[in-house]
Amino acid sequence: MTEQAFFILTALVGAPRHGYGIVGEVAGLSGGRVRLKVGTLYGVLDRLAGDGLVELDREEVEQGRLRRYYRLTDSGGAALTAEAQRQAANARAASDRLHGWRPAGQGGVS
Amino acid sequence: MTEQAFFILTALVGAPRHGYGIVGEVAGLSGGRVRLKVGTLYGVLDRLAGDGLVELDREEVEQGRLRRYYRLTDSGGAALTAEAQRQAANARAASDRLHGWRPAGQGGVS
DNA sequence: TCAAGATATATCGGCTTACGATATATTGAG
DNA sequence: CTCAATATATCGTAAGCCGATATATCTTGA
Repeated sequence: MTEQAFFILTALVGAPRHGYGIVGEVAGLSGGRVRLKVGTLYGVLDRLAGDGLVELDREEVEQGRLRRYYRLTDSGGAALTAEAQRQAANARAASDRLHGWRPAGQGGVS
Repeated sequence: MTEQAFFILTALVGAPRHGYGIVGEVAGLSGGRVRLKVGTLYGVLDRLAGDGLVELDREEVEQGRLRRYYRLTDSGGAALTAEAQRQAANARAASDRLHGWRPAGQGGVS
């Protein structure tokens, strides 16, 4: 799973959101690091819908502008949970190695 | 940074390794989940070298077979540290949201 | 001696994916 | 009327992973 897909799923946890709203939500929960481009957003959204991880919740017309809301499916929630655990494990594997590394270590582990 | 690059950098922490040895090391520290293909390995390795994250350590000829050892640079270590922290933060952001979520899903809990 | 498998590096084409640019449409500010 | 913001949608390009393939040596086994 790509980072963009990961954050889009995360943004949909708890409440359905529409495309443009997802962009802002992702920017917020990533601390501003991930700035989703619209060209990326709809492509990822379609792919996630095709995989059954998200689905169309409803369509609203607010002030003449169409808003298409997407919702996280049970399958999507499970996939996100698994992905979060996988990334946590990866990060920990790297951190353990980095912290356990003794430069030019002639001594043992104390 | 891709997951493959992340694991290759992690495999090089502590000791230089040669290409084929990296494949085995990555498989081990990822719990068997990441099986690096040779077609991927050398492409990623060249890219990491081009970015200054790894560099050639030495070349050995053991039993007629060439072994090209790569070493993690200071820049590579810093990049890996930052990436590990980033992934840990991403995983936590998703987990926090998921734990606060009531999985009543389509039932409409509000 | 010959064949097969493991080790080891290298390259190519195909496929998926992210991104920037662009298009369309409405509302509100100037 | 023009400009900016909101909002969805599509296209071409570039990047990156993967499977397949090629080359070469050593070991195992019939």
